[in-house]
Amino acid sequence: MGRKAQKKGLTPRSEDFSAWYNEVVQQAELADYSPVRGSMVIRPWGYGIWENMQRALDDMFKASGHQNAYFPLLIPMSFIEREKEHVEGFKPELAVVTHAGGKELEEPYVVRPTSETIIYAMYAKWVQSYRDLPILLNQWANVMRWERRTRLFLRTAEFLWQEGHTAHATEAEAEEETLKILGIYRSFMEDWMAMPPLTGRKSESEKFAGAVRSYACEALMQDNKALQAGTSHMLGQNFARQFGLTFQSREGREEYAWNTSWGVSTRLVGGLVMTHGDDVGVVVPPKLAPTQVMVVPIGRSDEQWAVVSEAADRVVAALGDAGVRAAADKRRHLSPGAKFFEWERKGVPVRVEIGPRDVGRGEVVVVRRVTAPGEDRKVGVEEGRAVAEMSARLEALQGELLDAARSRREAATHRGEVSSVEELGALLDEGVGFVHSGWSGDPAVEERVKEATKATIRVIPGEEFRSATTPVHCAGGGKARMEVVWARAY
RNA sequence: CGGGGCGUGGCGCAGCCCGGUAGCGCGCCUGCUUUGGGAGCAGGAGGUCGCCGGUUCGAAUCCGGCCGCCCCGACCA
Repeated sequence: MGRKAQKKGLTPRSEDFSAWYNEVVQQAELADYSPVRGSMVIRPWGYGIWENMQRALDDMFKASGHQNAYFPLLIPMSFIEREKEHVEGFKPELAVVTHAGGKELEEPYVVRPTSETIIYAMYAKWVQSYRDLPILLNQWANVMRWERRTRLFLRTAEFLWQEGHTAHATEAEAEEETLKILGIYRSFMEDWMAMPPLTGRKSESEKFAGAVRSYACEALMQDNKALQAGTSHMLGQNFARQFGLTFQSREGREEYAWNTSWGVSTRLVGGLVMTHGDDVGVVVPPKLAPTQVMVVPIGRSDEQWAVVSEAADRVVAALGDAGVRAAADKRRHLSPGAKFFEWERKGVPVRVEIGPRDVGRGEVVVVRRVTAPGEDRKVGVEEGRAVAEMSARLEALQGELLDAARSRREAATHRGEVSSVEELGALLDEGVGFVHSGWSGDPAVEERVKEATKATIRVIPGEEFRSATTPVHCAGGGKARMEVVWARAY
């Protein structure tokens, strides 16, 4: 590579992961900084990925009995203040509307940081009988949290998400819903994002403000920091009590409903980037790629161009018929090489090159965004066969990305006894991402470990993620009563 | 909120120390030649030097104040 190519390259991940992330997000045109502090503009390529995420999740929510609805952006201040832990958790980052219509408002409105309060206030209005339950609603919305420090996709002042809010007649049913959603999130992250998370319960200090219990999906990024990628909360009757969400049971008693809330956000796009990206750019898993196959025609003269251009159209159409999202890059002012770099940076899973030589042979050149060691980067394939095999090729790539991510996670996971804070810190400094250890359940220990190592308890792992033998030693002291997973987190 | 850095054509930067013509690369426009890994040549467009004030004959440059952004930390479901 010449000097030019170097200059246009990204900072390598190994040199400065944070700089790499910022550069890749902007250069792949996923998002850009906006004139509003801490708020980003999501550009078409990034928004296309989000739209595909939305579609997949929305289908899963619908398939499990949920419906979409929409609640207001503005919430009366008094609503937020009603649940004590909730207000303590969110007050510092609220944006407040005090004036409207040229006058000061009698009661300020907050721009929703999350919608539990207004939604359960409405549920209270709609529910009288146990026959009105459960209510299983979701909304796709924007929310605002005035974070002190923001990062594109990972923590922005305004972000897009979905928030599910349900109300149930029994505690068991609400708990079941909470776990069902956690499972849906996990499936989505594995099957669509190729990002395999750990799942489990949050410790008391990490749980959602106002929840009884929080569950989370925690994914490991390439810099071995954990990213909380989705949360599902069992709210108990906390909000129901504050908003008068009661119902009459079959037995004729008045009871408080049991609530759950759960969400994933545009943060997932950041997680996707940090899970699969390389020093060339983003790598988008085929199932989420707005364009799965980019066809690049290559031709010199107008005569050649006419031929390759027609072939490109033919291939794009055939791929479309085969259910593959394909497009042709027919810009003539850019050289083929420039297009290769651009689409690789954006992470299009497969590129098809069609030049005069290929057309002459009835072939196309197929290039995968990532190749296994030893595998040919570019392969000439007969045109019809390339089209026919494309879906399988994309599926294989999807599977390989998941396998690779899972291997990275396992390679960066420490299981076994950790008997001191120093040992825990040393492991993390050596590049371990997830450290399993015992924990007494004492918040003071958790705090001490955080102080010393910057690591927090990401999850109290679900059964599947627990070690074969429960650790006896406790990283921060005391007697181990459960297994936990520590990591430094975003 | 603490520490650090940066504000100069669309983007990335130099110029500032030592005051006097705003400059470079990329990008953009036009034309021709090109196109299998970031095209070449020629011509061209584009800048209230973050804002306010001060010093000076004269300020991108010196002085004071302010604002904004980025990074690290603290904080944060």
